[in-house]
Amino acid sequence: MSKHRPLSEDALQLVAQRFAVLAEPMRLRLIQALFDGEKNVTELVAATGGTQANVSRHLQTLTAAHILGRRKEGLLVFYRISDPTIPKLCELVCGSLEKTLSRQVAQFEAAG
Amino acid sequence: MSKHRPLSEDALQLVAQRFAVLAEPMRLRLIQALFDGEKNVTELVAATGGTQANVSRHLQTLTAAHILGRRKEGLLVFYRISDPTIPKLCELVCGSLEKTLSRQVAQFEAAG
DNA sequence: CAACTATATGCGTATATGCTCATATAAAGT
DNA sequence: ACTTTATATGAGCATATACGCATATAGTTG
Repeated sequence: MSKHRPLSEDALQLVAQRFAVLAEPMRLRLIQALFDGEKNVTELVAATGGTQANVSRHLQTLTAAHILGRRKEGLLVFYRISDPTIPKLCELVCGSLEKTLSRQVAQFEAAG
Repeated sequence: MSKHRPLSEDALQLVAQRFAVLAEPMRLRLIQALFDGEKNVTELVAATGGTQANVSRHLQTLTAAHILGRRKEGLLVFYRISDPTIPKLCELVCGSLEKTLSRQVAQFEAAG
């Protein structure tokens, strides 16, 4: 995006949509729960504290966005992180947030 | 986020909020327009094709999120990208999308 | 086939937020 | 002081979407 020619309107829409998928705390919780390997829906319900219906919906959203992969095994459905850029993305955002926050703390202390 | 202990609920909220700021095409257009240096509001209105009111609002959102910085010079207000992780973030997402899309194209062609 | 378990989905509601129009503020020139 | 230009903001409307409840589907076991 930086050194390339400007993205088309369609491409911008896709990028925005992808960020939107990551803009829900429950979906981030699910992603976080899957960092240490695949889990089935019941396990994810337990790990996140959400309702089964809501977890199921969010898993669908994440799968449609090709962020998670799905594997059926009998009655169980296992989900896993299928997009390798997701951990890096989260790290980048977390790092940036930490810097911003610690700078704010420093300014607050300097002002007091 | 990956190798660290799970984020607190508050931290997840912050991360989600940050992704949400990036989940709007108009804001991405503004960021894109600022990749080659700072611009004032009127220039950004022209570059993005949005209304002045709407552009101003989005600039406020991006500034509040510490993604953009602001500099007043007489009547003009210049904005610039102040978070160095933003270009990397956009590149990551774009790269991931390209891979996903080209894989989909390949599958479509293999099926036909 | 009936009962049970795991997962998905239809529907209604509440909330958030992007957009537009009009107007307010701020800075500069006459 | 008045006008003009640049930017910000208040209010209202329209849309999107997250959540809860109930129910549907799929697969397994008796």
